[in-house]
Amino acid sequence: MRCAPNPNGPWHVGHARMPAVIGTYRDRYDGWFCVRFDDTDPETKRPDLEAYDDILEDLDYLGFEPDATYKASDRLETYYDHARELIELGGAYTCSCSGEDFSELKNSGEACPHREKDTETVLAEFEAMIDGEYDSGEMVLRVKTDIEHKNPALRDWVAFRMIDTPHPREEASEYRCWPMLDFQSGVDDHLIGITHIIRGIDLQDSAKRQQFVYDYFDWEYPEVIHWGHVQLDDYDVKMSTSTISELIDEGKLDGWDDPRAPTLKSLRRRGIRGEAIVDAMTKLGTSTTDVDLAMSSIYANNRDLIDDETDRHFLVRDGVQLPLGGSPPDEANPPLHPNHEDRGVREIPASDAVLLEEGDLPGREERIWLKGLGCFQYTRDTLQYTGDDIDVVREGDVDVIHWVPADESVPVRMRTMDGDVSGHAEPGVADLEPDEMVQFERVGFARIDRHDEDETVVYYAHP
RNA sequence: GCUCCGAUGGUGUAGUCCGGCCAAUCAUAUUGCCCUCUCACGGCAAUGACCAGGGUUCGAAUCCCUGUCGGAGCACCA
Repeated sequence: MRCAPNPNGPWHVGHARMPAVIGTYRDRYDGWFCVRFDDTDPETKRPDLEAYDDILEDLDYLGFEPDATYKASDRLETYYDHARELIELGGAYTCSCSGEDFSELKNSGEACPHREKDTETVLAEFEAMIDGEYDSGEMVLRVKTDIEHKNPALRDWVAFRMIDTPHPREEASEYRCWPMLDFQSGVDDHLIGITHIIRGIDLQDSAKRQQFVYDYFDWEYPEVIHWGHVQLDDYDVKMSTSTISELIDEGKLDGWDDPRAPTLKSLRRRGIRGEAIVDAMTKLGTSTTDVDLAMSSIYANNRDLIDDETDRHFLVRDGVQLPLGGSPPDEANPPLHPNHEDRGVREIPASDAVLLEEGDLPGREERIWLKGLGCFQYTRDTLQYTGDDIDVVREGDVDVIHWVPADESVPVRMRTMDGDVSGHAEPGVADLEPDEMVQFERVGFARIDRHDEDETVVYYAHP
């Protein structure tokens, strides 16, 4: 099987579907898959030189290593050879009609005058195309299919055209005569030995088009499945490489790993495992209808993977400070993980005042339970320690909330899909290594990104 | 306009090929209860779907027709 990306940028989440499915199938059935960069348009779909490695990196994040990697722009001579052979077989002709003229003829099912040229002329003109003797738009090589085919999309399609703009890859920069996707991909799939192809419904007609070439060469066409588009819920940003790229250029996103961007680099930075994405994608199946992927299903998968090993901590967002009174304990020791007491406890000093989230502020005379510390009653603008037993919580009389000490907490900037949130975390968070996952109790899972001088930056993953 | 394809709960999916075991599977989401120093995990339960109409048949999610809705192609893009 193959994954044939256009290297025009790092992958968005939707791109993960192909490797997820073919990679899973390969592993399950002892198969084989390659990545082939279909980079045969140096102009309209101009490849981004960094994207080749970006994509392989994204693939690695998802947990797959391709069995082989190709670049179509390395293989021009191969395509030329097959084109020559196709001409010899009478299956292609050079054509100098303008696009509009040909389109009109085609729509009325009429052949253009170039269709009946003799093989020698076609061969000579094709060589001239390869040598770059025509400018863009002057000459193309068409595959001779069936000019009266009932589906106009299949009638004598273009196999090669001239492009003046040099390819960005130095190795390919001298070529001016470039194959179209249907020719390049069709030839490559056979040569590489692809047995099964999955592609989007936008390429529904590709197999039918390529079948004409396969017939000339007497090749057998691989099994092919078409699937619909994937849409993601939860994002404001459209899942499109060009849209994301523009937003980055305009400064509206920080980069491909901005938490607001629906990219794999972003999910990775948020601490979501590639496996969680792969599982969600695989469960989508391969139906031809468009499907909506709920981010919550990726989150559910990820929670399954990380919940057990992720320690708990407190983070108070936009804290409001309240003084403590009544001689409470001077330190709280909640467990690192409620299901694993053996991992030990946290040490959170309780000083003269605490920070609470605004939504958790108690009403007058109301009691609250500061998790790990004890019961307090809000009296005269102070949280008075009441010394109540934990039973008041078990009986459901008192709400349990999280908190941090006012003077010994770690300033945190939490980056989320909806923008940055500032807050304060318990002291132990300063000692966590970058890349570690935490669960901020009653807030959600997050990945420690880095400790800057004045704040710790974390990326929010999911609830 | 021409040519293809598709339609099962909020979302995804199984079942459709070879009609009965489907008063429709599983997951996720939502809600409620249990557990718990109220997150998460775990346990239990509830809500919720065969696009519409005809036809064939003893029997239709499944086969046929029509309609509706949706998607795609008709590029010198991939």
